[in-house]
Amino acid sequence: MSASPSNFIRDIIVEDLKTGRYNRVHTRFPPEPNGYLHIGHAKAICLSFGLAAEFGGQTNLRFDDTNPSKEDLEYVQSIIEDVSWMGFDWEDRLFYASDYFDQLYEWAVQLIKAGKAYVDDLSADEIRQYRGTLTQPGKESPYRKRPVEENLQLFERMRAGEFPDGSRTLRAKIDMASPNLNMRDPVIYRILHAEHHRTGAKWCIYPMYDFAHGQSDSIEKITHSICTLEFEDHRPLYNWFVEQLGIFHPRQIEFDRLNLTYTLMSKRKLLALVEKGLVRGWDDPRMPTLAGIRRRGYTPQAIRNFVTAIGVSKTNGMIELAMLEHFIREDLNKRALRVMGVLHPLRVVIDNYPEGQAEEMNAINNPEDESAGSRKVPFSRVLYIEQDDFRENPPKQFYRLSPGREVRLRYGYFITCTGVVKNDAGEVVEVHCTYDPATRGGNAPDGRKVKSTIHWVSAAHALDAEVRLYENLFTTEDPNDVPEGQDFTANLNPNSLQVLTHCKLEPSLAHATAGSRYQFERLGYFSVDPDSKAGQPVFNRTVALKDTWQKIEKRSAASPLKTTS
RNA sequence: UGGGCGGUCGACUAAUGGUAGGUCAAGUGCCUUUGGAGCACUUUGUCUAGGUUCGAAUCCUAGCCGCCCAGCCA
Repeated sequence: MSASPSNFIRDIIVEDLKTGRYNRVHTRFPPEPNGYLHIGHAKAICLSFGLAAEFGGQTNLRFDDTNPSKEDLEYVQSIIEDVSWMGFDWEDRLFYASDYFDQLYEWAVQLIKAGKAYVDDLSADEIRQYRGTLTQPGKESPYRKRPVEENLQLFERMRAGEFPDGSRTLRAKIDMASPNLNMRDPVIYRILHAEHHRTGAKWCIYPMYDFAHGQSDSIEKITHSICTLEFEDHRPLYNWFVEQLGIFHPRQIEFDRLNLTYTLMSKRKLLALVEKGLVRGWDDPRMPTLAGIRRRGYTPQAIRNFVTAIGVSKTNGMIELAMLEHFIREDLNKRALRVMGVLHPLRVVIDNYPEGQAEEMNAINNPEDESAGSRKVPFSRVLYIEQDDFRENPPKQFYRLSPGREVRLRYGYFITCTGVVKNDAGEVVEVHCTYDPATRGGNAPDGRKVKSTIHWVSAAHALDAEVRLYENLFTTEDPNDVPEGQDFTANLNPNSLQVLTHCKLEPSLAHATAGSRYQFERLGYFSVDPDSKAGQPVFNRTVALKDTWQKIEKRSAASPLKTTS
């Protein structure tokens, strides 16, 4: 693996180590358990864990669970599973912001005593009005000058549950005229009579993100707190709290979020897809969630390679999905066993092959990996080939089977098409061929060449399977780019899932286990879906193989210059 | 409009005052028992205008464009 290129975060860390600002590197990955992790989080995970590892440091996993109304145990479990699946280890350092609620409360009291925080009786609406706008300064709350003692009592009573939700807040006393809205006396505690998935009914006031995050970092002695760009405006506040409190001062560094074409990366919208039943769940193979792409057949290694390749900066860009697909192909090309499977079967009868005969052909499991060995594939008189591999009237550059033409059956024989059988609708339903017994295994002793090699499955031995083909979930590069008055679901691709039944697979796949990945030769990479039952395998297409022929076809369709052939 | 942050091939990203390079995509050729993989080659780029300098993607000035912020979400 080539050394990853330099990036600005690494530069900052190197500098901090050199100047002595820190003498170690300790990062954290701080998800809120309010949804499943997605490929964008994978970037953050790789960054935080990767950078720390590079400098011999450590990384904590910490759940930012300060809002009980949105969070759930299901999400914490999925996150734990996903981060470990990615191959990262937080050892015994699994934390929760809720572990720090007592400390956070004490720090709030400390701020009140220092005259740096006050209990406000303004309603949410009033607070908004008092905040001012982007261009106009805010106004100070009439409660801003409350005496320390009164604030202390009120805050204690808030904690004791004497007040209803939303009736009061604790605010930091900073500057209502700051051009940074985050500094206009931000709310730091709100009343929420909600059961927390970890602390139960112990609390009815909960700290806001800004009051919890930096201090949690501080408690854990995090040196470099890496987060996404939208928190840049929060950094002054992050710093303000640790400075006012006089506690360990981590450094927040912001980087650009991952955006992928044809992909939605908002937990809120992903949740909507799940809740509206527009996908089959968080782990639907069309979802950009780690659970989804794992089920789709992606490997952690491919994702890590991808993240390394895209780098990190502060520019808002959008990465082409093709880049991700390249890395899964690259990884699977090295490790996936090759098998033959026919998705759209077309019957082929080899007229001069003895009826009732079957032989075992030798097939290589992975040409990229000699240690993968070989297997036997049964051959007989009636086979299935791919419908796309036969054309009665072949266009230019179509090298596959057509009347009078000879092709190679992979690991089988050379066959020549002698005729077709059509149904009443005039569609070819069966192809007749002769084979050359001298070409067993796929080589002609006379040295004659054949333009193409196609895959096949013996009809008598074939394993029936369901295969799920996926296209992009959205039809537009940016799913958020919607016509006036519509939402992102308007861009949903109606063809994102195509279920094929009665696909024909070589019998070696009979005992394939859920999660295992294969290359179906000439088609793509497929993985066994957990929906599979004994004798009824279900495969997901992870990604298709690159397809030069499809490209040629598309091009000639686009330029109808030479319709004659 | 106030503030913050950005703008390098089609996409992503290096070059940290000294040869604008890499990956993906696209294209061409070679090779091939996968029209896969591999190999070779090719096209395309420093937002604009000034300035500093022997020399600027990099420093300065002024513009232009894009993203983020007015939750008691994170």
